[in-house]
Amino acid sequence: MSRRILVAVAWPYASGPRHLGHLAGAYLPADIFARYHRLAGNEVLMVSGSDVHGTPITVRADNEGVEPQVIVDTYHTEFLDNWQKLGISWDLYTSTGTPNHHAVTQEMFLRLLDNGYLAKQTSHQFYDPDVERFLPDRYVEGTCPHCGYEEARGDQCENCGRTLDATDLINPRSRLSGATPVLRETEHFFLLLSKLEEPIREWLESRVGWRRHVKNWALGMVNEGLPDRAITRDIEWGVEVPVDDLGPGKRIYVWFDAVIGYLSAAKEWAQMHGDPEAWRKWWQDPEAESYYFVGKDNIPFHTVIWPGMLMGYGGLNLPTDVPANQYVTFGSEKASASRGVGRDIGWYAERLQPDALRYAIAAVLPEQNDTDLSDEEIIRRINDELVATWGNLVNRVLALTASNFDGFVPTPSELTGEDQALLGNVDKTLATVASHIERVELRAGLRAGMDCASEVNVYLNANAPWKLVKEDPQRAETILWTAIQAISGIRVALSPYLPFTTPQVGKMLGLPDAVETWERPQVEAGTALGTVEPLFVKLESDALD
RNA sequence: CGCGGGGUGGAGCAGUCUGGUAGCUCGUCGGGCUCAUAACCCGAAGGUCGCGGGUUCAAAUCCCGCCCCCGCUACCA
Repeated sequence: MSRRILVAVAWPYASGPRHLGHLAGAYLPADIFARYHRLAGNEVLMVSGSDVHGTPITVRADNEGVEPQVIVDTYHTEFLDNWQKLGISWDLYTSTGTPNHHAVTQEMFLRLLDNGYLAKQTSHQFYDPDVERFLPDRYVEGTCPHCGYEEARGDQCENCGRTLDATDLINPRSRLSGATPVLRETEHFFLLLSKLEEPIREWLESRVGWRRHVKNWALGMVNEGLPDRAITRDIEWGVEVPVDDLGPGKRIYVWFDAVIGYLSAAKEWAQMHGDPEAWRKWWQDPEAESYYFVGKDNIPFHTVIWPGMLMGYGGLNLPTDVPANQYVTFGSEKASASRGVGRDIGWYAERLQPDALRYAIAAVLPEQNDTDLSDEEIIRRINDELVATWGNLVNRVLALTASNFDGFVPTPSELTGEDQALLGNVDKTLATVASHIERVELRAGLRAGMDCASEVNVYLNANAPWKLVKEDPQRAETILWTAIQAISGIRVALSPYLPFTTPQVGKMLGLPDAVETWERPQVEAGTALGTVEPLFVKLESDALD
């Protein structure tokens, strides 16, 4: 029975390039998961897009003397290039800058307002008179009232670690201009999370199968009490507030509109496919499932705030699971584009085969803990695991067949128990990989596939078909036939991880390029093999210097 | 300070929920094979599972205390 699965992927922020941590945190795992489910016969809708609003983009635009749209276009284009190079198989990759997204966001705003989950509140906030802009707390610096540290930020003092209000700072100054900020009264709409606290808690407590750190983190946040959150800001760049009450100079705040992207993208996809109502199949059918792939920094938004918005709106599915990943660290430092730790995705994509990069990242996905990664580690994974085990297996079997049987798949005699056991294990591996991916244990799924490739290597060493070619050619034919069937099955098991070499292996086996279903295709005796060549390039140790 | 996660042979990880001879990949050492991208296969060495206490016939696993690392502190997104 076909399931409907929404694969919702964190919206990359178009303020700069994304790095390997982002790839490992969200995009690659989502793609592996989506590719598997398509092969398993499920109806997958995988959407995301560039998040193009927010203060950092306008600040960067000011610094570079360009319009925000220029910054947004630059990185949106770069992201599209990243996805294409790495084979991230979106059904739709859009942006929050579309008329559709603005309309959907405003519609959700109005509905939440009608339903009593939005309200206006007045607050005082620092304003920079030089650049004529309200300042988020972290854009205000000054002297810490607790320890006297002079570079304290308005949200926290890095020296003594205390949480601050910007108004606590002594001698406050704007990080944008250095000017002394002034307090101004400002009125904003707030999302009344306090009213949603109980339903959110109940819903979270009933979740099963969620990762420990995700569920505990979300529940901890709710148990501390949910403050109402401002969803509008004093900024000119963003989705317009669909009511006049606030006056000019206000926009919907980026975090509120960005999560709505999952819904707006589904609607945009439906329109593009000539069936504007099709999005409902993933959002309103209670049987439909939704998986949100995000980094751990996004857990609050996807496990608490977005579900709260959906509850307040009514009639839309809540997340089935939020398998948030932890961080990839580089030499124990969190990857951070702004601090120059960890190079961006494009840099690696230019230097590595896409499947090699996908393998190296998939093998270390930070599913439970932060995981440390280095360029040496990436090269090691590729050379000593991917090339040596899987690439070499394909090459040794097919080269041996090509040179001894004119490049045709040999004809088997009766299979021995050992032959049957090997193929049985391959089929079992397909089931094992499937169950791992279903539970979003993607690293374990890849491991299972690779272990199976090792078993075939053991089988070959034990049976030594290269010897039997002379002594017992019939038996040699059976062994090679069996090994070829095994490769055919492992190819399917690895295909969600290695989509670029999957068609190559298919060609070499005389099979169709694409894998169609989650089962081992039989390679018929007598089939002409394609040209046999190594799947992966073995890397020099300085390949990433 | 508060909250969440983590600390397992040289490296990276699994095992902890549901106590019962410590597992995987890589590296190192020795051997085998020679079809294959010096690749594959077999074997070995290497860990008092952060520290201290407790419960138990039995603790990496449960309880208490402590130390260290990472993240968050929801007005960065």
